[in-house]
Amino acid sequence: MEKKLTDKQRDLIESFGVVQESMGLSPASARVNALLTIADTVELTFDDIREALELSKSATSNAINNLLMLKRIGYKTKPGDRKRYFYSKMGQWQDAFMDSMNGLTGYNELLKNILKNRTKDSIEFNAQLKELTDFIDYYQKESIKIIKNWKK
Amino acid sequence: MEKKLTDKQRDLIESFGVVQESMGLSPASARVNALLTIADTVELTFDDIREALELSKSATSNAINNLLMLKRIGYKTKPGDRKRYFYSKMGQWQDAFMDSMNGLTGYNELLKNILKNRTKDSIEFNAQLKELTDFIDYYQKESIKIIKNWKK
DNA sequence: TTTTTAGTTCTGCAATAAGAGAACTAAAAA
DNA sequence: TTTTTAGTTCTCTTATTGCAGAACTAAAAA
Repeated sequence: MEKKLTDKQRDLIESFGVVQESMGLSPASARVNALLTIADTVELTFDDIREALELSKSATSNAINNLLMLKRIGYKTKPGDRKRYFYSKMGQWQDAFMDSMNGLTGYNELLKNILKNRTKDSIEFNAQLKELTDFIDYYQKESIKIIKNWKK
Repeated sequence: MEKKLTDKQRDLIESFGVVQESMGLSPASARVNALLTIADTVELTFDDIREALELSKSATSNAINNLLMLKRIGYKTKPGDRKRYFYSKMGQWQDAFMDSMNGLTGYNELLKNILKNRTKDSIEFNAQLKELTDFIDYYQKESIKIIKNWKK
């Protein structure tokens, strides 16, 4: 049993939850992740989470496993204690940014392929499409540079 | 009535459609946008789109209006012709990048707010959270810089 | 005035997502 | 050995999405 959340914390969990829903998480996953970002105790058990968010066991289990798969959270165990202690994987956002940049490659390949297969008649349209693929290449390279330059 | 699509074009529309679905568009919207990127004719009417993609009128109407709202497409009319001619708004991608960067501000404000309200006891966690908000500030500023530097 | 055009809106259905609650399971404790 | 713990999995319900098809509408054409 965990320390109860303050009203302010509940508010923040709700706000952060909504934002993360808009970024693709299910309501329950979004709130679990928010809870692990906002609660005073950094490591919470299954039941801490269930009670704090008033979720069913299935919703809690699915949300946790979803976040584990996404590597948004991790867990550790303590000697002589069967429970898992879940925590937000905050330190891993740089990799996430990097991944999203590298993810652009496939998208841009597709755009280049579209351009290659386009009729040569639509000169202006093709020029715009070319500029877009150039821009994405540029943006990707520069972004990776600035990420690498961070605190170095 | 428009020129029929080649098999290659159908393939590309499907691939691009799937990618855009994963970026939040509905199946129909994703395909309409893909069609307007891939078809030889750059400007297509409602019925061109409906026939090319074999959609119902309602699906076509909703997809088009959805894309118009998102400013992913635009339309023009021709003198003495009541139809609207829809086209992909390719040239406006930089603005979209810019918008998504500016959109980070709200997210980061929320994170800063969370940090401000956290217990001071979780020293390492708070330090990580602080580093994240610093990074987002940095990344946002640098990204805007590189976007502005594009072809200038 | 009637008909056609270029859509929009409404109705209904099928598929999917999200979560509650209960049944289940495997390991540890009693 | 039985019970408890720490979850997982299954079943059911409800809500939402996405679309087809039909009914509708407003402007233009005939």
